Amino acid sequence: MNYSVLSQAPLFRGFTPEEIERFLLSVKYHVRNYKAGSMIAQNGEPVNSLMVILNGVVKGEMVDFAGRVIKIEDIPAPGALASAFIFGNKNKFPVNVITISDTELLIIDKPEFLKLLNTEVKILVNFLDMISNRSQFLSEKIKFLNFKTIKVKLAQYILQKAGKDRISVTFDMTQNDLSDYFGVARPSVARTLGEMEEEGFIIAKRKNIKILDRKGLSDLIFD
Amino acid sequence: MNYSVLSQAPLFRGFTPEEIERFLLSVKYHVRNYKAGSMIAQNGEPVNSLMVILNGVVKGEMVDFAGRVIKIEDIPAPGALASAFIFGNKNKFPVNVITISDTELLIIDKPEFLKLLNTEVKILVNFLDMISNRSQFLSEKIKFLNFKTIKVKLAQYILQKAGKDRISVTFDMTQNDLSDYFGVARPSVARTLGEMEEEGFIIAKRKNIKILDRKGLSDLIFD
DNA sequence: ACTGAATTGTAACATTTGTTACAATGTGCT
DNA sequence: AGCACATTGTAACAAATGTTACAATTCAGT
Repeated sequence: MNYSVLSQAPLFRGFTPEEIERFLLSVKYHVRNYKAGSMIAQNGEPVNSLMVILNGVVKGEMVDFAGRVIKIEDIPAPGALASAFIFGNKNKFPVNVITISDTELLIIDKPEFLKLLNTEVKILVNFLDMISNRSQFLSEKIKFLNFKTIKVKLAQYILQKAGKDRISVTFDMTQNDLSDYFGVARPSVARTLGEMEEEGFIIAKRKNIKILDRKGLSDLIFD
Repeated sequence: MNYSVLSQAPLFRGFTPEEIERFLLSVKYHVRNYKAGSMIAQNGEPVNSLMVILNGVVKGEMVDFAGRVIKIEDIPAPGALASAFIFGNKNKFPVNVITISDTELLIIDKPEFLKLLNTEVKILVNFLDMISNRSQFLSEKIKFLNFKTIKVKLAQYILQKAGKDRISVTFDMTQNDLSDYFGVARPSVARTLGEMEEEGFIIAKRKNIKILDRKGLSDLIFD
């Protein structure tokens, strides 16, 4: 077990690898491995353990009744899975969880996790932070998904990726993934990028975006 | 102070009014009153207290850059405000909070609230449940908002309100509120209700909906 | 360099939703 | 009853997005 990875995990923030080792000696847990592309959990399955990613990257995606997919997020090590679904009323996965790369999970069943929370207040506070951050993320996501046209979503996405200074941006997703992420159709993304180029805001060459009119882009968002 | 109201609050679930009174003697708090329609907090304001609604109803609504509004939810007494924003990284209100009726709030500043969490584990677990439920609510909301056409949103909303048996449903919001809730334009709601009536799924007379074809409605959702 | 697969660009057309404006209906108050 | 106001119904048109199909380009592996 790699305790120094775990000391980077939000749940164990502030603890040394030695302390974490001691914690894990006092509770039962197991470790499980998944190949890239395999499904860890399906929408609706019960959540009855804390799962921390020791290694690898997973993605969460929602599927609607019509089978359309929207990618919610990527979670790399040492993040946790479905942490906000261990407590509360509905202990079920809200998304499909699929490994992007080969993945190793630390799994602690809920009763054992409760023991852990009781033994160490700081872990409890860390966990409070985690699930609070989760809500905050979702809250932000709602804003992003719900309010804006595709053009504004792209403008926001590009500007956010560019930060203060960068004049060019490289998408780390295909347009297909982007369209899932935004919950729109793929050709609509391509078309909108084309329009934004016509209108002089950017130059778009596949995944590479050069920003020509930064102010114009933020005006798109704020008008 | 009405301790029996507080014993209904999720945070104090499982405690008697007497126990709650004892807890509140040990921490500093204050109570504040708001008239109906006043703004308790604005999007972006810092969250540095726990706020429990003792009396009244408030609503949370998001405002995008274009000024469009989407109602997120109503919170009646004895719910809590922005509970998922006390911890975590971004301690700011994600929405505007506006009173619907005259409202009385119990306010406990964060340091005092921390003391309370430390004195009583069961309150802490209650709080864990609360913010977990919060994430679960938002997660559901994303699904609801993001995936569906207006017709499917309405079908889902009606069926959910109808439960298993009821053959007719009464909206408890105006179409205007509904359109905010769905994040769409008001005439689109009216038009869609009209279409659903033409198609024989329902009979819609203002706020009163009679379900004619329950199976048809759920087919709308699932196809 | 060649080939098959993935990604991207693009176009025509359909569908959904928004916008605006106004009429019809209901509601509460005096 | 009568009035002001909120709510609902509706229509014409505009804008955004989806759908489908296909061509062009890039990429990965041999």
